[in-house]
Amino acid sequence: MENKISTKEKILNIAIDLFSKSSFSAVSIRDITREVGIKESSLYYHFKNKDELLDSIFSIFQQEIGKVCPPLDILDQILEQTTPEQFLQQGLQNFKSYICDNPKMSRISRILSTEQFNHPRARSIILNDLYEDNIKFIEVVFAKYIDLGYIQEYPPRLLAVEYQYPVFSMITQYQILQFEGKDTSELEELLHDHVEFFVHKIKK
Amino acid sequence: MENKISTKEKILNIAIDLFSKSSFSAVSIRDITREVGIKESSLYYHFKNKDELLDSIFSIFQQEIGKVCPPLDILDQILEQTTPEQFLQQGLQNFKSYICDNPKMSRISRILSTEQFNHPRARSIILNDLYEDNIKFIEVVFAKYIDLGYIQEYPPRLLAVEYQYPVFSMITQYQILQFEGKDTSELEELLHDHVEFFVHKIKK
DNA sequence: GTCTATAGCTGGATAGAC
DNA sequence: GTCTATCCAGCTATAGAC
Repeated sequence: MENKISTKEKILNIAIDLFSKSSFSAVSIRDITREVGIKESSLYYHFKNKDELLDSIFSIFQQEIGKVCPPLDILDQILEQTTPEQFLQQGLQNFKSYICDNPKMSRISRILSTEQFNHPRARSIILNDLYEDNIKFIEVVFAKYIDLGYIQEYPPRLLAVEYQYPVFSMITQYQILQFEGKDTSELEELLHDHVEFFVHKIKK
Repeated sequence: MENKISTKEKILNIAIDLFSKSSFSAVSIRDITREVGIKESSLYYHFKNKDELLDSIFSIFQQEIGKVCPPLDILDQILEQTTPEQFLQQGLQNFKSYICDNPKMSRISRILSTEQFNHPRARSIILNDLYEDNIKFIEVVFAKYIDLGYIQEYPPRLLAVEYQYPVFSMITQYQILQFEGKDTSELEELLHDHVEFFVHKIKK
């Protein structure tokens, strides 16, 4: 029951907020410490330098993103009791709310976008933790649904890619609209229609 | 036949290169002018300030991106003589080589990615010039193919989205792999397979 | 764990000579 | 159209007192 937010956490939260609103190099240590309410020098007690601060932010994302997909051992049970359409619609809602509607995660994914050509680790997280891990998970799902005879016998990897890649683009677009405070209902409909269209095309 | 590269063009080219390798705010006027071989003050003869430099880069992209799609008046002729698979495979190659394999355009699209939350104009270009205009074009293509009776009668907009959104994600991924100097052949296969899978699913 | 003080550098931008 | 010279605000980071 430790409700106290430590200075270190405060620094991280404000850094995430500021980096996500502009960019890593555009935000100064001064900007961060001013908002936290400490002197610049105090930040260096908690973090070695500016890069270590960013690195900690990336670690938070990697740790959290691992929690999006349900563990594989309970997956079989879920899949047997759920139609592909139900499962995919539900999973998409989970993914979206985790990445886009959770303030911390949506901010860090903006940081990942803006730093992808500056920081190799950002690229690695996008390619591996966001793209590859996700595709692999969906691949397992489709393989299982093929086994169960619910969907047509395409290579699971192909199905996973065809299903998940549009989702990535829509999420990208969603993040921009959200950042601008614009209406996202059209895009949410699109996400829903995508699942419907896709399932309709591959079900037996 | 004016082959001479003016200083202004040199500045633009080097700025594009440097901004794309890190980010707008991480590159200084000094960095740019050093590489151009002029003094910092000389840059201000050609550009009012750093932001105007970025703005000019965005203008180049907008001007060039308009040339990717063939004009609508000759489109009908092309579509009647080409199968959907041929047309989409060819169009995808065009799009990819224009955006990813042309050094200038691929660099500017990296800049657009990294500046999307810093510069409203970058967001506008991504949403309108890159996403919306493209989708609209493909929509016209599918509408025509439906008229011609080559493909199934789905709403053209839905088909356009389902076809084009995976392409956007693959292009994003392609750019990261390319930036890292990694092998892209697997992804190119994926692009090809996507067209094949998609056409197979919607043809009559 | 936070402060004051400061080092030492780099940033964008301008004035005015040539 | 490019230069020299300069301004000064801003930056990261450290030393050492409390």
